[in-house]
Amino acid sequence: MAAKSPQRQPVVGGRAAVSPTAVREAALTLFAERGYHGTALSQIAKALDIQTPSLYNHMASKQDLLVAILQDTTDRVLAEYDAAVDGVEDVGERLSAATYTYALRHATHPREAVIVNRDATAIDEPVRAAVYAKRRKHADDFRELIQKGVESGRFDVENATVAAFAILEMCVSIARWFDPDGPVSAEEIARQHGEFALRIVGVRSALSACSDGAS
Amino acid sequence: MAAKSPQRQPVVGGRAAVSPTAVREAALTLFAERGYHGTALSQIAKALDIQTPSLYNHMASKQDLLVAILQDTTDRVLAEYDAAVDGVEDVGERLSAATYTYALRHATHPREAVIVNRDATAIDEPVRAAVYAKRRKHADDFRELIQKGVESGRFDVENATVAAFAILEMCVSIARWFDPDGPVSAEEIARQHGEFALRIVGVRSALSACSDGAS
DNA sequence: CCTACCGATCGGTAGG
DNA sequence: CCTACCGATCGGTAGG
Repeated sequence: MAAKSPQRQPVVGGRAAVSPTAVREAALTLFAERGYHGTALSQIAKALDIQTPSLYNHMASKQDLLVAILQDTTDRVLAEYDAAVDGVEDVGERLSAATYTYALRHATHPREAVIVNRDATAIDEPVRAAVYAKRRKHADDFRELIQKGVESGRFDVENATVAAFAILEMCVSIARWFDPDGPVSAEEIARQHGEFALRIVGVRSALSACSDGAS
Repeated sequence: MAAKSPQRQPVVGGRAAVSPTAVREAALTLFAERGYHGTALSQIAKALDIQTPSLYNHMASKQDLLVAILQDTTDRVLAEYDAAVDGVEDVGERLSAATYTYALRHATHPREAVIVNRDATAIDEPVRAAVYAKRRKHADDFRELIQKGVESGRFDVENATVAAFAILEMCVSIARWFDPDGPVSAEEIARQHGEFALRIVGVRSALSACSDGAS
């Protein structure tokens, strides 16, 4: 009965303590569920079984909580992209790896993804502009990757920008429908999306190869 | 200076009048921009150049405004799907037509789409359950369509549910990035997404046909 | 970590 | 369509 919520860390002496991490964890869940403006600090406090003013021992403000989530998430997305394509030369493999990584992140971190995509408009300038710039950078990297594949004749799409958005956004949406307790694993979902990406850009995979391959 | 906003309809005598349609139009824009919880009725009133209480001459409540938008939109999506596939027998053509229609809606009605996808959690029961049921119906229709294509050997995907989500959600996202004043028309975007859908399910199109492909 | 409390703003009503 | 006004709740502070 002492530890009513998993966010509370039991401490010697039977008392429980709330940490900045626990506050952020509760905020992630509630912001993702009801949105930033739809979540009251009193609800976060209730989830942690403390009073609202006590939250200020672990955070600067509600806005700061959101900013930290958005900045961390966008930073990680860019870092994971770089790590995924690092050293990979084949443009098809680069697209496949970048898509796999992006899809996997959305399957394993759905709350962060939902918040970034819904509540980025709720943060104040100049942070908002910085977050948008990072998201644009990621989309541009994808677009340029596809454009390279088109120019080298490996990919076949009418418009690299449209194809990039289609691929990116089908990955983003995983955060909204994927069930980690369902029959398909996060890795399997990510793999299939890597395959979808190749199909969208017109790369013949082993699965659906023609007899004479691509021209 | 008498007509400060496009939502105001000029009336004989130099006076302006606000209508239920104008209120809804302003709500569509603001809800899409800042979210339902992030929009105050005072902001909607300001956009219409009236005082907040005057809004109640044209609507029942803020919640009612959202409910009307969500119900109308989900109803239209289902009706458009039925109309798109009606009489079309070939399973590839059915998928292409259903995707084209869904994509076109999101390119031409981005505000409605953004609100449905972000603020459906903000409506009270039992309406919320009804809206979710309609969205599920549409997704199920898509999934069954793809499943039929797989069973008949026309489509080649590992998991019809995953493919259905990927196709649907890349269309939904159009509402978030498409610029109607950009170089590509809504119809062209929709056409390309119809093509992407066929590629995702492994159908060889005219564009990327093998030697034995169609014209 | 708490109680007590703040000004601001929210959606909505009364009454014309 | 307006002014005047309501109770509720918001994020946040004071002070221990």
